[in-house]
Amino acid sequence: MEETLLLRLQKKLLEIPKGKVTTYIELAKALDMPHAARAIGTTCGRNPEPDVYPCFKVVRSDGKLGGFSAPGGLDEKVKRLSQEGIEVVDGKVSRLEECLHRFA
DNA sequence: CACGCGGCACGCC
DNA sequence: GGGCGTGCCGCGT
Repeated sequence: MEETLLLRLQKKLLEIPKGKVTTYIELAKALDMPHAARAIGTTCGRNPEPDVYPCFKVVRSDGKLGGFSAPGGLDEKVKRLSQEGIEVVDGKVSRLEECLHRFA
């Protein structure tokens, strides 16, 4: 099955429970590409439907949000994360360790 | 402790 | 088929 990275990424995004986030590294590892975190970011940016696939729930390994190509920009990303109950301060997720979802 | 640069894997032109 | 860009990461200054 030649599923695109985007498709597999979307599946993983849907596995993230509400109120949780994940990092590009975790996704990369979950997709057997532990060194391709950058590609994950690029793919998220190319995500055609960020409302269906919560690419905004993906943050950097250091807790920072990184960026957000969807309409509204980074501010919109912060809003959505806040809606999930995730506290975002100064462009980064506080309590990341508690909100971070890991793909077994 | 904070900032800056290079490298890396993957997608698209 | 080759090259560039990227929502990044890690290490060096």
